[in-house]
Amino acid sequence: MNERELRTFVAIVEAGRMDRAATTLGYSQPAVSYQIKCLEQELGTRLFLRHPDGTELTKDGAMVLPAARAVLTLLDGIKEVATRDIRDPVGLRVSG
Amino acid sequence: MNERELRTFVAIVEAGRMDRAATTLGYSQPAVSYQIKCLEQELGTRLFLRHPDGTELTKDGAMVLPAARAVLTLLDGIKEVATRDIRDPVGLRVSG
DNA sequence: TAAAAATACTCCATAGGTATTTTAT
DNA sequence: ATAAAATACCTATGGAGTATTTTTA
Repeated sequence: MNERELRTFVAIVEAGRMDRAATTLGYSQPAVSYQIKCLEQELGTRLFLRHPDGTELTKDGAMVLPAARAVLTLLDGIKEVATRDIRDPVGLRVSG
Repeated sequence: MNERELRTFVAIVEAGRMDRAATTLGYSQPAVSYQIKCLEQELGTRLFLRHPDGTELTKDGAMVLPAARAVLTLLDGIKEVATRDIRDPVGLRVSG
């Protein structure tokens, strides 16, 4: 499980289809299929049902979705650390 | 940024040294050094000050720490999805 | 000067793309 | 029959280890 897979998972939910999510994210369709396959294997469950006209969240997928979104929001927050104006790089001893 | 790097980051904070964190995590010392290098490069900031007797969190590092821990907790929660007793895999249409 | 961290290097597994096949209604 | 998803295959890069050098108080 990693950020890429979680972003792809959320994008598929929003697009309702893997191929459109792939386009949105700048991946090929098989790359997205592979990412979800990996994620589903790691979690040991199916996140989507596959239909001829797209994808449908499973119950487990619906359970994962809010946590996935929360993780991505937190990661975005972490990435903003460097953006902030830090002019005092003094250390803060925590352990050792 | 990925789960591995964040777990390593937290482990270093807790150990106060990279080499000991490496042992704890089952990595070599250079692997841990490399992970933190990658993380610091992605964030564009130093997370640790390097001392002859170990590491010290920077201000930015201290800002990242709680979010990193929160991410790891959420990821652990996501991984528990499959552990739960789900006997009704009926889909829940969300979009599309 | 000594312990911790960084670098150099090599190797393999992961993850991407393109082409193709399979699935599901 | 047709549109979406999965698989096969190849390739490149990321990330690991071992050996070594560099750093810093």
